[in-house]
Amino acid sequence: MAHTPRKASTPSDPRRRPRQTAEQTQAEILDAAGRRLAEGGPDALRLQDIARDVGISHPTILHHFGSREGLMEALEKRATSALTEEVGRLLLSGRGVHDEAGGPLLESVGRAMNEGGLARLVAWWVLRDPSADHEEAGKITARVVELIRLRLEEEQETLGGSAPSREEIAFTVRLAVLAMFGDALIGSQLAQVAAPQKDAESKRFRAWLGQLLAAHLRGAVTPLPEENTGRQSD
Amino acid sequence: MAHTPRKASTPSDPRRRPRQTAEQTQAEILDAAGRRLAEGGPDALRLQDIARDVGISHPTILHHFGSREGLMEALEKRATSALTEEVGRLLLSGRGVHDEAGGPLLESVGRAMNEGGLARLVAWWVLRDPSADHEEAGKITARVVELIRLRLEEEQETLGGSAPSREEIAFTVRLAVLAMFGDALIGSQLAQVAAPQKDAESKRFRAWLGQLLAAHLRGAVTPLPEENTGRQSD
DNA sequence: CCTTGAACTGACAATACTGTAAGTAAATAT
DNA sequence: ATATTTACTTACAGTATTGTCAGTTCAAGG
Repeated sequence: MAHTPRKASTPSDPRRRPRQTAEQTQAEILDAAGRRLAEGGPDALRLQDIARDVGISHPTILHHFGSREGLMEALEKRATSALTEEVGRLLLSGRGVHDEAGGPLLESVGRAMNEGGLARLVAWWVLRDPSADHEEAGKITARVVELIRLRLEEEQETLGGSAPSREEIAFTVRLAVLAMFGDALIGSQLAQVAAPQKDAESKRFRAWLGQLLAAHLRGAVTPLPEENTGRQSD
Repeated sequence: MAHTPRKASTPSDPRRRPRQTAEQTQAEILDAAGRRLAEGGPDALRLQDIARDVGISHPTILHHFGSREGLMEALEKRATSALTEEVGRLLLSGRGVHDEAGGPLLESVGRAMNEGGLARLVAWWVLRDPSADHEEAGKITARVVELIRLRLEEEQETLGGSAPSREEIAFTVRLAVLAMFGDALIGSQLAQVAAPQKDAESKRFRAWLGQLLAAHLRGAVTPLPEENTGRQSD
């Protein structure tokens, strides 16, 4: 129980980090944590390592985020809100949703998943706690679905043709997200080409996917039969 | 420094586990480890917990697998070879590849990913060591691609029409695998329905995907332009 | 029967990690 | 100018986890 109070360790230490604003330090911590997570996986997310990267002592992290868990939550929040913003921007910034293979949007999500390390972050999060609800993801996709639906209806008025059902669009968007997510995690394991070409291969795959999805939404909609998918008891 | 040898702890303890064959015990350990991994994520993979599940002491696990790492490798090996076998069986067992929405194959992979916990295992493995090569995955997909190609050529001879290129098939298979993988991990987060219906939703999604892919392979092939995908310098 | 090997165990070593306590110095408010 | 808040530090507590050790029981082979 003891804990003899000791003399102050270093009364005026020049090695002490020049005091920063809380925001600044927190951003640096999150950056370092994100890098560690992207490179080394969940096991590499040690407070002491992150602290060393930033050049602070590890209790400083606890000071800012309360606990390791708090740090992880902050990490997730920052990553998802960054993606949300980007997707929102792309959707509002005009076209690019369904023409030209849905290119920009797909590319942007793909980049966030890959280079941004979002896929690894989300995967890690889901692994840690399977029952946790990531409502942000649902919200984003719902928004994308709705916006695509509106656009397709516009297009339909101009060009004629029948707009796909909302379920059709939802499934298509879901497929796109799953593909980008999966590709970021294990795409390189599936590609049948040598290592130096893998980047190009990935890009080509994305382009192909974009075309496939766009073509599907625009025309070749094969409706699902209205089966009762098993027990719909309650 | 020491370690005074002490008297044998329990000279004839009735609680001692009746001796099993190594194979038996190892299988039990792997089962328990798999369950822990699927339910609680990587952090739940503690030697002591697994030991308690099985009803042994934790050094026994080390005795059988050498180290925690060894246990993980054994886990992965078992899971992937199980999937390899099942896919092989399905592919050879006759049709089911491209007719009826590629149903059985897609369902089987989906089940392995979901209930079998394969997706979580692979994800966790990839997160831990991003540079690790999972060559098994590449081999399986290559095999699937080749078999589908053969079948499509057969069908083409009978029905006419043009068979898709190998790249086309490879991308399609890749998409299917990525979708199943991603769906197992985050599908439930993306679905826009209430919790009790999520199972049905997932199944419907798989059916939809199967139809989409089959339709694509069979007819509506939109060829990618022969663009140089960026730097193809070397 | 006796020896050898292997399945299995309890106790312990070593280490590593998160979180707390107590204190210092710089900025901000009064 | 003084008081207060807060960014930041060192030292330490507490605990959990993997791995080692020496020993026991059981089975199989000579």
